[in-house]
Amino acid sequence: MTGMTIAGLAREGDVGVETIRYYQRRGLLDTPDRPINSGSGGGIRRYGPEDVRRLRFIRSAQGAGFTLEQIGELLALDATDDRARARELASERITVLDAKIEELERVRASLRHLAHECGNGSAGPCPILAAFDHA
Amino acid sequence: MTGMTIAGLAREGDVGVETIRYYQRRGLLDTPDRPINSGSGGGIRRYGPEDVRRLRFIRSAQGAGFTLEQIGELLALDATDDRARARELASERITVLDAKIEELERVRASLRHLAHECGNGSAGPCPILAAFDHA
DNA sequence: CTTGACTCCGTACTATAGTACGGATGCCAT
DNA sequence: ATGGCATCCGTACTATAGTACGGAGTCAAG
Repeated sequence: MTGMTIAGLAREGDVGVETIRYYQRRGLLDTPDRPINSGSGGGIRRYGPEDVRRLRFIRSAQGAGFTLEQIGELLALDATDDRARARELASERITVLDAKIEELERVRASLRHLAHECGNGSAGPCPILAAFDHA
Repeated sequence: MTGMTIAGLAREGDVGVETIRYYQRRGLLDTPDRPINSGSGGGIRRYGPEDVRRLRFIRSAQGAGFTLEQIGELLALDATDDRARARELASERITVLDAKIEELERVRASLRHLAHECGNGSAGPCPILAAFDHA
């Protein structure tokens, strides 16, 4: 009764059940033991808040552009005391994020320009390529 | 003599030759005719500044999170007069970009927090997961 | 007029991140 | 105790975006 099933966990993390299983195979989420039941074989695995937390972490980190491989390293690190490595990974990512954010902002400006140039009133084809010339 | 070869184009766009050929297959870059030469078969295709421009556009748009499929649509659009559709695509992307930029900024803040918490002086394991709890 | 680098082309392979399938089993409500 | 839905598990398939390979042809320099 304690904890949720894999479908519950999937719901909490807004992913599919198969994705959970995939993360387990990748070693990103652990696979709780199947409770011993009254027959042959095991029962149904149960998941708790810690699993939800890990899952959400994975999704956030993915949003930040970490690959699942890197996320695996971060999760492993969380269990150890290698703060130097943790800071290193974080700093690396911050640098990449700074560049990425800048890039996205530049592109956004280009798109705004495009959407404007391309307003109902103006004539000729929308200068789509031109809109990116300085992006 | 006019124009560069595929390797030159690749250099201009900072991609590999095979990537150019891949984009050609996808219909994102055109494949200039092979000049008729003095034997059987054709000569070597030549590329000009317009190709460079298109290629750079593709890379920028990719950076903005467009898929190659969407980029294909943008390029097709550039040749037509469907400004409504062009604006629509641009607006859609701007919305997505706004969200993405916000997300990246949130994650960056988390990482900064993490890097700080995880400074040389402090004790215990770095709270990597915790750092993302509000991301 | 040969050599060596580059091009052309089709086909096959890779990495990443899932998604789908299907049979066996488990669990809960009726 | 049984019907039906969910879980479990291995395996296979998909999409996206390339990357690699190998043989044949081309071209410029020596």
